[in-house]
Amino acid sequence: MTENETTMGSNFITAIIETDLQANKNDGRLATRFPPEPNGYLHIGHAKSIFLNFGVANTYKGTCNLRFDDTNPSKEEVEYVDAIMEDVRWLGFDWDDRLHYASDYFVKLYDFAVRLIQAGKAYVDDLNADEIRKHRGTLTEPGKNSPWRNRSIEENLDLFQHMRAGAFEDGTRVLRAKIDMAHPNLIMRDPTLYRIRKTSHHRTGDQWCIYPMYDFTHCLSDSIEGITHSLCTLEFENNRPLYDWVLDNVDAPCHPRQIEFARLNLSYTVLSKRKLIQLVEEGRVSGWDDPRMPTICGLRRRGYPPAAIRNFCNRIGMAKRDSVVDVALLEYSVREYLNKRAPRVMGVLRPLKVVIENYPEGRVDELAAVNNPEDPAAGVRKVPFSREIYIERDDFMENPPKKFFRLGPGREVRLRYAFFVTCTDVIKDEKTGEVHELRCTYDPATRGGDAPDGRKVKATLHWVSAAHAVDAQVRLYDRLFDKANPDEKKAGKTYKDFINPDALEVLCGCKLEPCLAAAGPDYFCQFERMGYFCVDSKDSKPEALVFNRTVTLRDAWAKLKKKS
RNA sequence: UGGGGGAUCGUCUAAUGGUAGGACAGCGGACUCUGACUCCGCCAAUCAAGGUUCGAAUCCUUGUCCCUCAGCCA
Repeated sequence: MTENETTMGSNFITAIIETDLQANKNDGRLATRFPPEPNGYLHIGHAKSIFLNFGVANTYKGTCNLRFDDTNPSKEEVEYVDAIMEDVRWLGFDWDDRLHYASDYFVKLYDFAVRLIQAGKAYVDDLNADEIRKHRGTLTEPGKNSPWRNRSIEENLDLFQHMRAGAFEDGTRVLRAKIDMAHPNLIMRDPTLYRIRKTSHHRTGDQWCIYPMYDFTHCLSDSIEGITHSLCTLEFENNRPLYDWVLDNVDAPCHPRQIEFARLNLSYTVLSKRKLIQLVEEGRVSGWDDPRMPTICGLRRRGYPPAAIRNFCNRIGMAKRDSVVDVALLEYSVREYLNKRAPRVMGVLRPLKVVIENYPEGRVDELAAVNNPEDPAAGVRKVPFSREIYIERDDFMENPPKKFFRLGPGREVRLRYAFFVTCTDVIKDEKTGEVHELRCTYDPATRGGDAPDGRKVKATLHWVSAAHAVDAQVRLYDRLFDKANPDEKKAGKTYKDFINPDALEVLCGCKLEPCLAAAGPDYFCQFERMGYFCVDSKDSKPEALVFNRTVTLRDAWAKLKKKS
């Protein structure tokens, strides 16, 4: 792990691991794996699993493999494989040479299946999917045996070989485990092990037309790789008896222990693959990497640092109960990290022109500004000041309410690192009444931002010199949904009805400090008093800068305004 | 309603028979050339009822509620 201040916090899984390690199980070895199916992009929920698996391996000097669970050729693509590897790496984890694919085990898996048949524990079923479902029974009624359940081992072997050879069409036959059609756990009612799929696979091409199912593949892949602790989410709890059954009934190299934990849910967010795909396909976002998306690539483009995501994963902990983590905790983690590292610059997002009437025309002051008050090593820069500047529209009110400390007619405020200025006149559009310029005077004695006479001012404003400003487009991002639980079933509404129309606001003609002219793809900073921003990795050009708002600063004033 | 799981401040999570703790959120204050940061304080929980025990979130009994499983998806 790089740049990580955190060690894995303790939880029920680390407790199990420590017990196993102390008991010298698996010769004191720890091996985990992160097993994504390459049929979509990784999201913050996967980050929790990645953090767990790699994190636990790191803290207990074990190993963590990356394994693609690619047993369904009709859903999986290389595009996803590449994206997943990029995302895991970006999150700060490394699998060294331990990159695996379940498809690499197809031959071994086939042999295991043959041995299962030879042991009389698997059979080829001629029932179709519909018939199998009807034989399965229900939650409360037992299932019925398939008429093909008692074929001879020889016939099963022959049929299975023919399945592999392509003698049968898709859906006409499957290989099933012979367990118990009356088992109270439906998963155990003769689960399907292999199905026929005459589809090319992204890695094995047309070598196979039968593909193993998850329950058969996963446990054996774990075993082949010598995994000691197989960590997965709660919905696989029902599958654990089958995981164990398969390993107990073939000559498996080892028997990993499966442990289930609760998947991550986040407020104001959806994390189901299906819904994320819909958002992309219906054009409700610009793509998988839209900065509003909870995907890893979306968060990356939004400017969320990987270390902040890791810290978040550590903070949310690990347990078995269903839970919904407040997205505010994620945002807190991002701010916490960025506060320490983001250089401070001034950027005026909604410019209001200010003319300093007693400041000489043509004159430019170079003022020293601190780059990062949290990091003295970041040093100081020069910022040009001149007669015409821009300030934030929200920093001026003609009729300020009680708690508004900023600029108003006749009021004096500080321009950060520059001078005290007093508003002397408000110039408005005659027709609309909209304020479009302010006239101020400045006090030359306050150069740098302090008054020699000790007088105080209630506000400090950020500003940019008009003549020196760099123009940019700024994209203000916010939560994608405006409802804490977008999945709440109510009055026929769906999560799509709760998409936040204000999750993206595009601002053009923003005025930035001249030092930002050279901001490249990986640049991030704090626009003082506005939030943390980063250069958009896709759309920003040197001559047309685009910034994304990563997250706002905490804003006590906004909170006050909201209350009244 | 069969099986498998789970219930601790608003949220997330600790405490494994011995003071229910932390974080986020919220509220209040201090500080401040960012209404930021930081610091301090406050608010606030063991699903319920019985039982065992000197002592129970923890052990037992009964009940309640929530999640999950009837893909040839993973």
